[in-house]
Amino acid sequence: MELSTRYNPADTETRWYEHWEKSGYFRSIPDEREPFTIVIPPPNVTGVLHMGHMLNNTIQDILIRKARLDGKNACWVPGTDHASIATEAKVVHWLREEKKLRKADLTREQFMAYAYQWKEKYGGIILQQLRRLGASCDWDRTAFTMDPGYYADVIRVFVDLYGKGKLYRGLRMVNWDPEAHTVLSNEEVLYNEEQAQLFHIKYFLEGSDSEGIVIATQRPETIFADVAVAVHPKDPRYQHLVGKNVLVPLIDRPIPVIADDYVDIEFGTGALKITPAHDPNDYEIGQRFNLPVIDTIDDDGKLNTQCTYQPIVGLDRFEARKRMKPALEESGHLIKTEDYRTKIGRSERTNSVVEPKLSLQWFVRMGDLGAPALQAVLDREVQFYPDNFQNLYRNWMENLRDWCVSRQLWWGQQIPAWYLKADAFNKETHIFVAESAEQALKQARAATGNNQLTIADLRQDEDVLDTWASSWLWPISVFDGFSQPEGEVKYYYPTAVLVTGWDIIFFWVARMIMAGYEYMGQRPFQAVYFTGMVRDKQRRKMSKSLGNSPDALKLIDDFGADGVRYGLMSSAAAGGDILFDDKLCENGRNFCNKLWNALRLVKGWQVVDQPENETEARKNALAVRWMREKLNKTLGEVDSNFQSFRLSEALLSIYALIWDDFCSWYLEMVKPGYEKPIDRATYEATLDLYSDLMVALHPFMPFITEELWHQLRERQTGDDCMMQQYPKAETPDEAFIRQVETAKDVITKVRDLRNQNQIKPREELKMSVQNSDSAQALFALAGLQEMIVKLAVLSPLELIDTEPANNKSFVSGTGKYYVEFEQKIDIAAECARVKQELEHQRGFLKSVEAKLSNERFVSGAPAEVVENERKKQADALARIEMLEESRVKLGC
RNA sequence: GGGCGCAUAGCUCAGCUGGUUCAGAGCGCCUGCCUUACAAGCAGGAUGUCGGGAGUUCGAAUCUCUCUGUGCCCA
Repeated sequence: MELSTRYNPADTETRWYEHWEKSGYFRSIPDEREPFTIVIPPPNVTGVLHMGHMLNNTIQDILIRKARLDGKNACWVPGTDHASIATEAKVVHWLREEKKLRKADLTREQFMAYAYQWKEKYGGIILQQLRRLGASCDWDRTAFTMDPGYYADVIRVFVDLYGKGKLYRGLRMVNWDPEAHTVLSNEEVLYNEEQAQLFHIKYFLEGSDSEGIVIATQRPETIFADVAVAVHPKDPRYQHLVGKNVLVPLIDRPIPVIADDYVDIEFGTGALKITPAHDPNDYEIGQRFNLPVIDTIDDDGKLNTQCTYQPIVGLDRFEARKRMKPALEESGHLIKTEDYRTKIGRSERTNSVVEPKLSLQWFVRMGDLGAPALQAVLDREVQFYPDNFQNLYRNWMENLRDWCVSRQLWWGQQIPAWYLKADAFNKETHIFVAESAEQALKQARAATGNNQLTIADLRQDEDVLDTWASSWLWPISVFDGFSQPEGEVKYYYPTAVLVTGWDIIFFWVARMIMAGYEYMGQRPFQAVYFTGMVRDKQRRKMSKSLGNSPDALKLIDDFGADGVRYGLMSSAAAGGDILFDDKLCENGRNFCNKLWNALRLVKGWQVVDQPENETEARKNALAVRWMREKLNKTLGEVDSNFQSFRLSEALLSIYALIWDDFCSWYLEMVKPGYEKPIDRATYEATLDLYSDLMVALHPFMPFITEELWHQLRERQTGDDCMMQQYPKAETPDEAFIRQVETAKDVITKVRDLRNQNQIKPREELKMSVQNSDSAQALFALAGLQEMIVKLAVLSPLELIDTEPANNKSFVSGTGKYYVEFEQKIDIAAECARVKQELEHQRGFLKSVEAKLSNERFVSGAPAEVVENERKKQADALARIEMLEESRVKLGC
């Protein structure tokens, strides 16, 4: 057989993916089997595959493939998120570059038509890329958060929440981009350290021309919007002023001094001017103290007439700031200015400094929605992995703030609220929330008593909904749970597990749980597996701007999808960040290569019906039995690791089983001598074991396992690795495994002896075993001594009572072994070695005896623990005796 | 300021219900091997005050407290 010494993943991966897909293996239809459902965290429709997606989707694929092998009806629903902000930005850019069009020149309808065009053409690349990774999604179910049905669900929910009083319109501080004239989401505001000036300004006490309070601000142009000065209630410097009034400089408007523990005593002067219209924190304090709001900055970032200091009205906020310095100096209010560095938020798109601004927005009232969602996690109805994310979740859920769901964009679900055109913008007196304009009109007629109203008299809210206000319905809507509550959703919901990054625990996870209880009356998923963030070796988050993120597809090209999957999983405990290094994928690739070469070995064997002799037969039977038991043991571990989502542990245990037990030990045990054949029974057993290993590994490394599954044997059509039954874990025979372990230890010690004495691995040595109970046991287990002879390259073992001449001895377990040498033994070196070993054994014995002589240990500890210590003691004594014997014999 | 977490080999990290000769894995390092599957490999080896201190316990890397260092989230 001509097989390359290297495994070539490119060859096989596309071929098998196509085969699986064509065979319909990814498809799920409700049936009598137990469902195992995962809904993908929908990536942005504009997204391209990055490391985070690879990690996340590898985990989902592992879980889905395992469930499928376990005989469950595995359903993995893929899809994308319309990602209003990101997508709208891309579309705007595309229109400008490709179509020479500006958003401002288009109507909403035109823009949306272009946006859908863009989405059809460029969107969803990431779903194609997921196939390269091996993702076994049910592609027929591919969903999108702006699909007509999904859109309708979002609207329906909005109307429903409004009807239930769980959604309202209110005034709120937002991030305003004065250049682009739009509200920005927090994600679109970039904060960077910048140089700024802190102005120390004195506010005189009303009726005093000396006493007052000095505040520090970096925005002196906003003092005319001040409504209070706040100090910390425990600050001794200002306690006597609380409750009195101070005067705003230059305009002498009196404002109260209030006490609030939000104030940082250490910062600036410890006194804070309160400007609710222009600072979010001030706004909150203002709300608490019922203070008025004076908005002095208009949408362009210019000072308006609410500002009663005439010289700066009409000026840009930065120009105004420049004018303030001399004015305050002249009037004697400016104490000093100091330079300091602070974080300034700028618009991601225009780079202009973001202005906090009050505006009318839509909010979801979180109180009622949050309570069951919090309880569900506390009660472990929804189990988090790792479960300490519960704390983070609880902390947030106990401090819920209402959720602002409106966005000043076009790409998204338009808010189904209508106003009377007759009402001024942002000052609407009537609000009609309905699933259609017609229904809104009905409400309008009823509310106004004016039956002459037509749709033309109504104006729909211009804003769209926050993307999360659609994706929170994902686990329900992808199964048409709103429109067909008795349909598939009954089978697939609640889903088995959600796999997502912990960074969106609030944005998404918490809200899906809320929606689940609100609309389905139950949890959306049984478990949440939080992945860590993928970082580079310096612990930096991978990002495009840093350029430290490897090209995902290039990685797959270089190491194979299986290699990359291995690399990601081998160091990815749930919740823990992974410090990504190509080296990890290299390990994965090497593992593939190892698997491949094991195949080359096995397939190269010549097979005959009968074993060469009895010795061979005994040895091989023992090897097969041992490998079966090791497989059983590992499968048990894999089972419990899957139960608790310890996927990397599961993978590593299979890895060790294959590399160490199967390749390094088992195959070496049964491997026939040069140009010798193997007996059929052992050969078949080896192929069976190998096949089982492939199925066991399949969820993690689907491609190579499928390939090897087929290379191992001729398979019938449809007899594919991915559709097998996962091997069942039987109870392993631990005693037997231990016996083989003792033999392995003997082999290792002989090899070490060779190494230290520079004896060629091929050179046959003569070894004898001192007669003892443990030696008898070793000889009693059929095939065990034959195995030692083969792997340690020895002539047949002999049981002896007297020590042979010129040997080196070693102790393994409670047995003593003599390797005979032709060359002269270095007595001094031997002595040193024996003495060192003796010392070690005596130390060990001492610690064991310390325990045993402790009365409270003997009476307090469980019997088996004490018994075990006794055995340790006896073993140590036996070993010490043997070593002493050697020492005496050596004469040292 | 409030909350959460982490500290174990040179590096990155496992260590689950306190008890196995429990102090581990991978990488790196050292020695020897191109041994007829694999040098992307094989055989073997070294490396530790489990951050410091105290406590609980017959027994602590594991539980409690405390100190130190460090990271993250919210404000």
